[in-house]
Amino acid sequence: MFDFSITSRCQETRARTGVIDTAHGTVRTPVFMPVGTLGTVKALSPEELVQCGAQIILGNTYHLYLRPGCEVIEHFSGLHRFMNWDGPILTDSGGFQVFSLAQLSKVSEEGAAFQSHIDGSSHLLSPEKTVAIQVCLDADIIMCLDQCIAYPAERETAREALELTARWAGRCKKEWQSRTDGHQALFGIVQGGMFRELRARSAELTAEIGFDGYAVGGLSVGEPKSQMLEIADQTLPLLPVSQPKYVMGVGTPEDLVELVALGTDMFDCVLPTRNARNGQMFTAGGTLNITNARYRTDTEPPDPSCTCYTCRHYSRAYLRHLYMSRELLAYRLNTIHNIHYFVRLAEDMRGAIAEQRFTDFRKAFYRRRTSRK
RNA sequence: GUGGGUGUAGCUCAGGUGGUAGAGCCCCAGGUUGUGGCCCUGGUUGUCGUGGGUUCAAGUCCCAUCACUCACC
Repeated sequence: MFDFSITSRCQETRARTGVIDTAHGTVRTPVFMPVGTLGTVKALSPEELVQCGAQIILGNTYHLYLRPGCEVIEHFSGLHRFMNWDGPILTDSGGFQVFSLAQLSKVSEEGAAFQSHIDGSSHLLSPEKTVAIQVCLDADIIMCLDQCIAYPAERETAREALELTARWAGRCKKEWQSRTDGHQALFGIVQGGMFRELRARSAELTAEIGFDGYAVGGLSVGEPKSQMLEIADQTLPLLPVSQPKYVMGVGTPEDLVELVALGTDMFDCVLPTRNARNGQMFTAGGTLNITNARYRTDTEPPDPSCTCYTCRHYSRAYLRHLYMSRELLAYRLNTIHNIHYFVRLAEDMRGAIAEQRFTDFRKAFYRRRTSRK
């Protein structure tokens, strides 16, 4: 089962709230989805994820296919039981790895030929295969295989990539229809680089095929922020209004607020988890680098206005000490805070939209960030 | 006591034939957008063990001395 219903709309922006029902539970949107590439949101247990308020997490087809492999996860009837997470899971198709591991891959009509970054073995990730793997993982939301291109890119390169992505999308849907019993959703992905007419063409082709939800890919690949928002602003309204919209791989807290205003329902990003492991913490007042010497004796929590486990129990000085000592607990406590912050930001936006005060929320969001520090 | 070796940044060490000092790590500050904890970009730090001598010029050559260290008595 998969269902999406819009529950409220902002009168001044395109922001909206909604509810996604999946076989593994309900997701309220806008939602931030923590990234759990290898079947774990790095440093956190599923219990801690729940405490952070996470509703749905990501897994990665490419990584899980290479290790441990479907034959292992099959023994658990999917990723949920394997990793002890019984909430919804969305799996990335591996399309982004075609892009990010480009030196190890070759794209053709058939699919993306890879050399494993682990042992160098050769693999072909076709649209059919990525769907088959995601069915095996029992993902609640399956993503189509797409071709993400680098920035900057020639118009012709972007055009070829979006057309290939559209052909792959058709094959993904066909494969999905032949395998699904209806409880797994399939999302299409819009590409087109930074070219407005190509984005429009991609949106049109993708919507024609018809999906349970639509993603905007190929953003935050090095382009200026203004351009990223411009493309999202232009692309999002071209997609069916009644389906969830997902901007992939984005972004900073500011990005989330702006993209919600443009009508985005779903986000994922490695920023909160990766940066937690690099000592950067997100707070209402802006980012804070816990390694800074100024926090050496600071008895305050990272974010005094935060209600997460870390902020309720630990000081900046202690977290700095843990991080400087490379203690494992540092990664866990920092990640708990950052995930909580992103999840909570989405939650606050949901409340603001539902109560018709999103514009005020947005203003206050920026005021808080400039008032501190 | 005799003979050898080593003393250069907080640490580990580079610095042919003399031209007033560098690297890695650490530390400090940035970056990080469909993830390997990595990585990238900047930055601070020196009475070159000490005292003499030779020289226009000494981390570098000479003498003395101190510390550490190894071997032998």
